Amino acid sequence: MALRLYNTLSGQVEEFAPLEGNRVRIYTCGPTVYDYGHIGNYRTFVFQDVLRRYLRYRGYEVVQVMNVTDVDDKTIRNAKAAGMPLRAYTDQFIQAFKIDRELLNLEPVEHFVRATDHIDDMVQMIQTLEAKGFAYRSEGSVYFRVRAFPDYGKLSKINLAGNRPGGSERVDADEYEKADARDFVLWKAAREGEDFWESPLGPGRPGWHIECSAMSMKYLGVPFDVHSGGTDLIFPHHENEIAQSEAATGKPFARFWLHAEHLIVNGQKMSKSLGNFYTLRDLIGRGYRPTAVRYLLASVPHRKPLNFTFEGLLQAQRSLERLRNFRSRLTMEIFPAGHNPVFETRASQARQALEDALDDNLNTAEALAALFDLVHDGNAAMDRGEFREGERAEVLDVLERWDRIFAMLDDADHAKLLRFGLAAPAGPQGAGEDGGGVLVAALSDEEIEQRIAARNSARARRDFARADQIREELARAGVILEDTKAGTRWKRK
RNA sequence: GGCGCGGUACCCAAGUGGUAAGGGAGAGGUCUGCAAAACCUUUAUGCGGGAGUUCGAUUCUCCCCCGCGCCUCCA
Repeated sequence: MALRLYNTLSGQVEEFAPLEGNRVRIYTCGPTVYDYGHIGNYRTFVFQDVLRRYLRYRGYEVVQVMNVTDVDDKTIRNAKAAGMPLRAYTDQFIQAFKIDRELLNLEPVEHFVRATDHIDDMVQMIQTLEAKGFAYRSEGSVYFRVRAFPDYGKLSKINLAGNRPGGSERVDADEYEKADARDFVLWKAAREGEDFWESPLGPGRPGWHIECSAMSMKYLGVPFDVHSGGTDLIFPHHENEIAQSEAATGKPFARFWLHAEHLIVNGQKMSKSLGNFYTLRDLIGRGYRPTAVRYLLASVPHRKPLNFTFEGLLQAQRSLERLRNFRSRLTMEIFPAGHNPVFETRASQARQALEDALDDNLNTAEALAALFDLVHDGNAAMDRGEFREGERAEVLDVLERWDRIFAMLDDADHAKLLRFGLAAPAGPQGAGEDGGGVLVAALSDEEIEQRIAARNSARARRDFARADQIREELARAGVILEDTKAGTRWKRK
């Protein structure tokens, strides 16, 4: 089966293949760094990560560009309020974003680029648009003339008749300067007290959309394969990108447009303006683990709204725990040699189901189900004593293949949080506010192993009081023990 | 008003023109020194409502109800 993806541009699921050989060129709209990202933002980034990981899994080479918008009204406003230069102000949130990406196991992208490092590229593109008659100047700013681009609206399917100007009650402050209400700004005239760049266009700063056009073309060329972001970017952002890019080059801009539905909280989209948002740090502070957040965000297919609740996050954490327990059991337990003919084909079936699910427009929910089915059958076979050594490697291989895409089986949460100074101190009762995984000041692995050895010698003496005492102490330190036939295994809560 | 997403069990959430995946939670049981983990059994004659097409619809068509998003700050 081939990978099929829903393309907003065509409104249909289409078979995907890159334009040039084995190389997939992707542009993804990144964050505006005026504050910490919230998990609604990260839903989209996790989706993009699953996409690139699956493409790589399928053997493609991926070249992904992610932009950082480090100049706009909000970054300027907040930097000013903080009394910091714009660059220094946005630096801190870029840094925070990079940490969040690492906590969420988002693979590094090939080109992580800042808008303010590409002012010249944008200016050149605007000049091209001017030369071709797609742009005009007004009161020191430069605008794109939408009327000059007949294809305008092909992505968002907006039409003038049904479109209600101001239907969202959003008002464009610059509207009076434009020849047509639909026109959008390419270059904003410098304003008193705001950051600006000198340019042949006059002093000013880039409009919102131009950075993505300029940077995608610079690093990927046109047309490139995939462009993606949240659904709220379809209009006007992506529509405008298409207009200015195709007007400037005369070529198609991007082939596949992929959009992630929103994360919903209490029935509403999570957003900073509504104030109903949680940052990754908020959730960590409440005792949830970054990989549980990744699980939750990845578990719902990207075209469905994802309803965020703390209960859901807790469920995600427990579900992930089940997968980790299974891998741990599969790795540690001793099985009789040979093969079980009944189980022999089970791993390859699971692998096929996993790939079929992801081929189907990245149906992560089904991919998860495929893995859980295998986990269940594997556990059941082990319990019945029917699992054989000959199947171990194959089943592990399926888990590892799954994890190349989902990237959450390894538990590096504690190590990372310690490294980034985000670990919460151990609570007195050793439990998180919501009963989730509490993040504790870690005992080292060696210390834990020593305690376990002490407990096991107590158990050998049948001194269960002592054994339970040690287990209890470890539990308070966030370490859970499990006694198995193959010995005692432990994990961090 | 235009365009789009959704309404499936206590919660999260797949899915198909042929009689409802998976996970979490709950209940009972097995195993265990006790736990934990795991396993077994169990929890939707039902998929927002109505009509239609069909041998058969949760799945197709039409109408309606409800929630959400975008319609120039938004992932």
